Amino acid sequence: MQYWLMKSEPEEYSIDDLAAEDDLSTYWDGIRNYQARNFMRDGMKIGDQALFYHSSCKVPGVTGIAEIVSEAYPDHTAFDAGDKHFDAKSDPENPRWLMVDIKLVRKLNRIIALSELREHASQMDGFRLLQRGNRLSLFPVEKRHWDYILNLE
DNA sequence: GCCAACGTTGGC
DNA sequence: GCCAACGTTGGC
Repeated sequence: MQYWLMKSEPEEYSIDDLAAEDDLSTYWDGIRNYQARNFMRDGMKIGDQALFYHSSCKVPGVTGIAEIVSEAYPDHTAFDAGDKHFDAKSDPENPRWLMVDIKLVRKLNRIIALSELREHASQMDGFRLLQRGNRLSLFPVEKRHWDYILNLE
């Protein structure tokens, strides 16, 4: 089993939005970065778990745990000219962008803020979120980092 | 709103 | 293939 971190802007889609879904699950659309897509395509497996991270907000940080509940499949929002994530270069016959389905495992009891994680930098070496210029919205997390972060809760 | 970092695009 | 211009991300 592999661990991941997935970023979302809470104003777009928050952990509470996920918690409010009937079946606690949604499709993770809008990935438009090749490296992130390749992680979904080549690395994600059903049953993997992900830290749900809030970005571009007042208190950026880890807010919950989600489970990957599908393999990667074509992101249909790329074909919809009315969609924010429309990409004219993604051909339905040969889709450029993919998505997966995720399901809420649980909300954390509290937000583990980015600022708090930085205070533990010595234990977090190699954790991509804290690395300079990190912009990837989706990346693998080592088990030792996963365990350490959740032990902060 | 600012700006550093980084990915993508497109002319040559 | 190089690289300047441009767009996006995301913390602060």
